[in-house]
Amino acid sequence: MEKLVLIDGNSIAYRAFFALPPLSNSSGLHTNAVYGFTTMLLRLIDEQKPTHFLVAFDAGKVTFRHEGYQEYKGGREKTPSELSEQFPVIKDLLRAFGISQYQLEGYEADDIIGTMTRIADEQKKQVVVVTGDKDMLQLASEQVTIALTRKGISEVELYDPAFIQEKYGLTPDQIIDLKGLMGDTSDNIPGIPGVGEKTALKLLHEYGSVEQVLEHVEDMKGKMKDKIRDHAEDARMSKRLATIHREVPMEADWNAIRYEGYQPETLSEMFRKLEFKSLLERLDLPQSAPVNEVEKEELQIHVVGEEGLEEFRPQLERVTSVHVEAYGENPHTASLIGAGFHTGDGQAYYISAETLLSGKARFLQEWFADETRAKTIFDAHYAEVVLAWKGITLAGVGFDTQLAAYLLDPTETNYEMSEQARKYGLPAVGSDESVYGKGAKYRLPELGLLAEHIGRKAATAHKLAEIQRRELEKNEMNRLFYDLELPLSKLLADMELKGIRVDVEGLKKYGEELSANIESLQNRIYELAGGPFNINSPRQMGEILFEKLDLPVIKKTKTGYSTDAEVLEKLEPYHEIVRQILLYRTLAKLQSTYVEGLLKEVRPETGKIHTYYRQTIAATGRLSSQFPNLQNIPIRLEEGRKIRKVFTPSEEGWLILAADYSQIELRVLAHISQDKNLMEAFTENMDIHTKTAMDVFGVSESEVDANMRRSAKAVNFGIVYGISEYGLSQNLNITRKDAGKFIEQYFEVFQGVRRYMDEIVKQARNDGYVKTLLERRRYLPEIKASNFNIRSFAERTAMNTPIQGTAADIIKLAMVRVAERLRQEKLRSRMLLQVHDELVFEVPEEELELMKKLVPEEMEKALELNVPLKADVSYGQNWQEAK
DNA sequence: CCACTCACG
DNA sequence: ACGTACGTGAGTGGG
Repeated sequence: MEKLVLIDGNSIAYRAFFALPPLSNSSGLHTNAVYGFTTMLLRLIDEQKPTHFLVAFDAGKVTFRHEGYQEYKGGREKTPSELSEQFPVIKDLLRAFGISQYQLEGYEADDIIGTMTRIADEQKKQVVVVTGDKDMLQLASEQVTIALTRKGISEVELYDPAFIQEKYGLTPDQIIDLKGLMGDTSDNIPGIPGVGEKTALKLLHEYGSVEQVLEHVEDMKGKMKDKIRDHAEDARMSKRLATIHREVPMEADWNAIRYEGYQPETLSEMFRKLEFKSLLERLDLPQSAPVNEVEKEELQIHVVGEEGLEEFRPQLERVTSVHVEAYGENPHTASLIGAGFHTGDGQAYYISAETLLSGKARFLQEWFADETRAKTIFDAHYAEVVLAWKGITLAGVGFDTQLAAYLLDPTETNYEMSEQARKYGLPAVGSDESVYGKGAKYRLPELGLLAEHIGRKAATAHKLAEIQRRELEKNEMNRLFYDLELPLSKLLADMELKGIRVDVEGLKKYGEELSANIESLQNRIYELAGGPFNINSPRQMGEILFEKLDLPVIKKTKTGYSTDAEVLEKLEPYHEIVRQILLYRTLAKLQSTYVEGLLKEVRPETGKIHTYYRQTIAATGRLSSQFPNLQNIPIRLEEGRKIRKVFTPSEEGWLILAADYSQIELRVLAHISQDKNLMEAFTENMDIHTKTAMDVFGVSESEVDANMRRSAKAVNFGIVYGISEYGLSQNLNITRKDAGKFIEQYFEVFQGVRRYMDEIVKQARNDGYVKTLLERRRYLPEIKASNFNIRSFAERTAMNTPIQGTAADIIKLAMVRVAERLRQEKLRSRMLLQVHDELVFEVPEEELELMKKLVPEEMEKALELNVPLKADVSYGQNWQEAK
């Protein structure tokens, strides 16, 4: 038996959206309506076993109903963007299911469904109409059953004419009269005021229809009589509006809407994109397509040895993407494995490191270095560094798929090609771990598998780039990507490759000093503790302090007593040992992390350290630094600051020059919040913390004491981090209530800042993301979490990310511009380090005067804000002196 | 491999 | 009632 299932697409999407909690996939796309829709489809297919299937959608804002009644559906809330963005996805989903869909300009889904059911009635076909809209009951007939959703969408109730009779005492036709009398607030259909469902049913049971009710109005009495008489025309119009149009000019081709079932592969691809993991399992499919099958269909992989290079050579012309594979997290020490080349026609070529580096591959090495040959690549920065250590230059990178993936979602923790392929539904790529194993078990697989893996990565890079180009365009990130991040990745690689010189002898000497001090401290601590223990073990220290010495427990960790600096500072008055431990910790940290840690990273041949800046880690857009981290070299304490002495120029007679932005984050905040007071502070070039203290405490400049300034400074930090009473109270060691008072007073004076904080959180809730001045995005799906902590965290992130992120944008812009000036003016000075708001250079003495001007100048004009940017410059024989 | 601690902006 | 300040990386201990 043939059976048609007709779905009211808009109605079900709305129901699903409001019935389900917010869901989103890792790219920030909301998916709750899609999810609800999907479960509904799966259930209908299972339970109804349709032979024909059609989903109807509304089209166009104005329908024929508006012609007689402008206010139709007026007063309705605008569809939330979280829902409207899901409509295109639902349409894709239907295509993946193989279910037909239909919409017609100027008509609503009801009318399309009305027309289909009329045809079905005439042809005696069975139909089930699925909707959340009671009006549709008017379509019920012997052939047509209406499935109305109940409580959200998890259940439906089936209405045939008999059931409607039983429930309302009405025929399906009379449903229209019911609405004519009672109206419908959601569609802004008036009906008769004061007539609700109860009255309307009573009237219809007595008279049968709107027309009959109006005709017999004189038989009635009291208020009811007046109301009906006064609103007779409203009732007639309401009935017209509620009547589903059943003659839509559409080709109702019964065969075109035949439903043949879905292709599990197509559907699973869709589910993977949407990250519907539970539904994927329900489909009972392998989690990824078998690799071999895909290979045969889509990609042929060739291994090119030295003898094959000449034959491969002409193919280079057609290379669309290249992948450089190496082993090791640190590109400065990684070993090159080989490279894959994809040529766009389903061919990929694998060339091993040995072959790449051979004399016969000169043409290939030149190709890598050729700036005019645009290359698409995954992680150009890593590749450039790895290749450079092998003597190969990489230039002409036109697209970087890892960098693009980061911009499209900077919170992702794994940009591996296998993940990206899965995310975009591309043919599967094996994960590195599955191919190589990990840790001590790392092994190169046999040549065939290796070539397969690397060739596939090259091909995937090309396909990914095609998708990502469009996404970047859509997000208005072209400038950010092509003019900032991509040039920066090259610049970073070049900075790292040059490295920074370290005075190894000086560092060792300092280490010896430390060792002596640490040893005497250790002895003193053992003495005070009454015996030796491992001071580096928080657990053992906890036993000593809180059990043996019986000091008060201030704070606990998941696993035991907390012994961090904050706790120890509170314990200082109780026992002499505490001070010694604090001192020990400071020195031990310096010794292990900074003396020994740095010494391990110095290349003995050159006496230089090559850090690795990572451009795809920090969710705010900042850089991070690894192997070693040169962005956390001590400075706050005098003892630690000495470490900076060992960072020196690499050439005789050169100097270290450092320039840092003054209060860049608060200046950015002044700009984006447009707060008058904050802007004024910076245009007048005032000390911002003093100014804040003056305003918050209502005192004159001379009355601001050190304590007031310290509090104001903490409030300013708090503001940038996304203020909370609790956080500020912790920081200032005051009560929550007092912290609350500070914050309130702050907002009283900086009202523009308060407005910004409110707005940005609202914006994050609406859009699902926040962005920086350069359109860098960060998705915050958790802003809608019901858990207070999770939601609050997202709210603070919403406040902080545009500030920290814009500051990151600005210094990145400055780096690109300074590098450009150095090149243009053929200067020998070199950019060495970036520490979030600071740039460090080594400069020949004769360039010092020029650089002292050039660097802060470029930093200050990197981006024009409505407050000035300020950069201070200093220099000296080493990094400590350049302060 | 995780928890803890601590260095930086 | 909830119990965190934002963003990172590295060393050490202990299961």
